[in-house]
Amino acid sequence: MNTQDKPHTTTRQKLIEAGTEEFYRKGYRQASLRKICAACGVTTGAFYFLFPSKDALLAAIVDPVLAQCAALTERLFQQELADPSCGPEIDRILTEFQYRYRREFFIIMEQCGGSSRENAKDLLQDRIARYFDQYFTQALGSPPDPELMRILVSLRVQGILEILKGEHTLEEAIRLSSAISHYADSGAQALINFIKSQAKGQSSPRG
Amino acid sequence: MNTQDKPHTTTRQKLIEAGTEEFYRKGYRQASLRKICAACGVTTGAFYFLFPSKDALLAAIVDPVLAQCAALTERLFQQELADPSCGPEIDRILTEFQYRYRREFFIIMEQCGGSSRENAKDLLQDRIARYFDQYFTQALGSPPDPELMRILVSLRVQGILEILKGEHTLEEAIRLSSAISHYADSGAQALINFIKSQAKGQSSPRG
Amino acid sequence: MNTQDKPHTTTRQKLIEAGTEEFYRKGYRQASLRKICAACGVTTGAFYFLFPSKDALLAAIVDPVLAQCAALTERLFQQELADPSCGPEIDRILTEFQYRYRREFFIIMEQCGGSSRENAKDLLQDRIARYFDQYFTQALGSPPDPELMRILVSLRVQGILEILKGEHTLEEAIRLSSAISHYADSGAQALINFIKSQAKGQSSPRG
Amino acid sequence: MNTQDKPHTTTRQKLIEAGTEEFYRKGYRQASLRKICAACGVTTGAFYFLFPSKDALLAAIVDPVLAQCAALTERLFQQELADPSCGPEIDRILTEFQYRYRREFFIIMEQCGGSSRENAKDLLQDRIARYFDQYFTQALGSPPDPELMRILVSLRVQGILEILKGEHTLEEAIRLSSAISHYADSGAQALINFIKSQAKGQSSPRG
DNA sequence: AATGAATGAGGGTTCATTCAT
DNA sequence: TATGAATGAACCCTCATTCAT
Repeated sequence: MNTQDKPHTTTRQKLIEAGTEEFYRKGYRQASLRKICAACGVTTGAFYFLFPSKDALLAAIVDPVLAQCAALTERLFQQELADPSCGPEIDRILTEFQYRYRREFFIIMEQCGGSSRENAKDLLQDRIARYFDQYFTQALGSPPDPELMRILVSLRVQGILEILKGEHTLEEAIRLSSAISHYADSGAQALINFIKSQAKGQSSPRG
Repeated sequence: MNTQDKPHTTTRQKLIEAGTEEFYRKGYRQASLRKICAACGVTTGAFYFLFPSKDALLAAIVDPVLAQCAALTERLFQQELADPSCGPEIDRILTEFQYRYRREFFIIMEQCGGSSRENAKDLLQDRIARYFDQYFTQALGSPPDPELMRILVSLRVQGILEILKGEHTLEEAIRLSSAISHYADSGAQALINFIKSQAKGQSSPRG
Repeated sequence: MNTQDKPHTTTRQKLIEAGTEEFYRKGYRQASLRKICAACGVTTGAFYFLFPSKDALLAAIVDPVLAQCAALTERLFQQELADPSCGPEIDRILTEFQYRYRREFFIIMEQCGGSSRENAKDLLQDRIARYFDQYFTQALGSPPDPELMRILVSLRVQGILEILKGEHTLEEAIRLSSAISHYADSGAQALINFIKSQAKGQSSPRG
Repeated sequence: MNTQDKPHTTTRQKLIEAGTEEFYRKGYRQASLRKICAACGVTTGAFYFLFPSKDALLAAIVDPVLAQCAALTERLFQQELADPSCGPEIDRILTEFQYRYRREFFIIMEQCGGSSRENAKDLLQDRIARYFDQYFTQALGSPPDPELMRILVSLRVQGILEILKGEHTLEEAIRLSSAISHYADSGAQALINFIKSQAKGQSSPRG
């Protein structure tokens, strides 16, 4: 979709929209500022009046979503710790949020390389990891292997991303999301039991 | 690590080593032939005597691993279908293989964009997907949602990749791999039960 | 002649002028964009702001002349078919036109190899060939050997080119052009008679 | 035709053959030594043992033909001056000669640019021009315009070249050659009369 | 708030040539 | 005789960025 002919839209908004599309499609480094500007019917000079750099455009696209995402996860995690039964409800809220910001999410997760936000994925995952840590510590009675947690978080996030990649309707996305949640939750639970059994076997070989 | 000062190494080998490192670090497109050559103390002209193109260097790095990988997975999958109990053994073999070709594997999976091998990841995952499909069809009694299979395969592969990304010793890698296998196998099994129960609920709402 | 120091000249015009000179001297392939730019006191980046490619510069140089040339020949041929006596007048007009665009003409005819305009010479000659064909068909009563026509056209055009190659004044050019026209017209007439006599001898050996 | 597999052929001969083909097809500058060598199944190093440079290969291809050509034209011109009636016979001999060395001739005439032999065409034409000069001086009673001679010679040679370009059988080539000779001879004769009439009109305005 | 022009560094690639072996 | 390896300069082109207007 060419943004050039949208009236009542500021150039800044047009650049953000065109940039989102270009970054989503090609990634930060491969995206061409020239082409983003051309898609808006604007020169690169105009761009540099509105944004100090290519990186700043990416930030303008990605930061609001990151902020919302941070607030949302923080709230939902505390909610889930307080009442574990509301998991499915939380899943649905998250899926809807991610679905709404599909492209921005995808950019954050896979298309930031080379930009100042290339570590945003890690920050986000670290935040989730702290929650996973809490959960596993509680279940195991002792802190889990941080590396294992990192991988588990990464897989959880990757699952969401894969759903986003297939360009589904919201209902399909929710259905897949529920299946993947089931997979991940059960996997995590089984892993907890597995670790417990290993630990027991190791500490009391006779048991 | 600068390869310039390794004696008794042909320039071709040095270029492959330096290229592996550069592709591993920066990805195919971002990698600079000039820097690869400089790391070997060689001009770009020398490169073009030994390889017809940048793409050919990537192929020379990646193809042997792809070939071995194809042979290995084919063999191991058939083995596992024949005797499901040998799963752990198979996991270990695969982990060792991937560990040995860490960088090449990572390049194939995440750093090929722009090259003629950028679809190698998909080909590999498709091969695994066929195996998953067989397994789920057998367990469910009917073919599973292909999109769900795609995502499950992707997660399985991503799990391996995440282990590789953390720069562990082989023992640590094997230990993590076994944990992730447990997670994935249990998750898949739970998912099968979940789908079955849903299907039952749908077909006989009174049951 | 260095174009660097011409004031009140846009860079685009300077590049076209420098390009014309370089293409004229060295041909399309051998011409160096770097040198064209340097002659204008400009970097290659500036060139690519003004033209999308080397080929586009050639097109910008050559296309206007081709268009004018097509219009002119079309008009003059029809005029000559209507009134054969105006041949000398037409010759003068064409000679003046070619003289004015000496370098562009030469580029089209001999220095386009490798560019998208390398077939412009053939197109131009084909157009002239159609006219020759009409003329010979009328004179002979049957269509002439197309290969012979091709060669005759090529010689006619080459005659013009050779005049252009010698760097004459306009008067000298017109004088030479008139001599060559005489040569070509008489040669063509004699050839027609020759072909007729051969055909007669062949069809009625006793005649 | 790949020369790689001809046995009992020295590498030098193979290089000359492959070079002839490559120069014929692409011209001196555009021809790639690498490809010439590859076509012979030989490395560039081998080439530089046998020839000091790319230019020397061209010379080795072209010089023998140039020498023969010089001898032949010298002989035939003197013969024709002595007995003008043998023109057709001479035409046939020349056509056969050119036909035999088609590619070499074409290289000399149009594909030498950038080499040390790029002026061979001019030298050859100058030699013919001396003959034309003699002929016109005799016919006109005074030396003709040298520039006009240059152009006439160029056209005469171009006629031959155009025949060569169309890839005809020898018989077709001879037939076309005879037609073009007729064209050129009649044209030249008419031009002589034209010049005479002009000169008369100019020198004695009352006549 | 935006244009149009220009920079300068870097990209992959090709080439004739050289030279130790 | 020939090879295989390497040089170094040139090629066209793309880019994010700058800046006078």
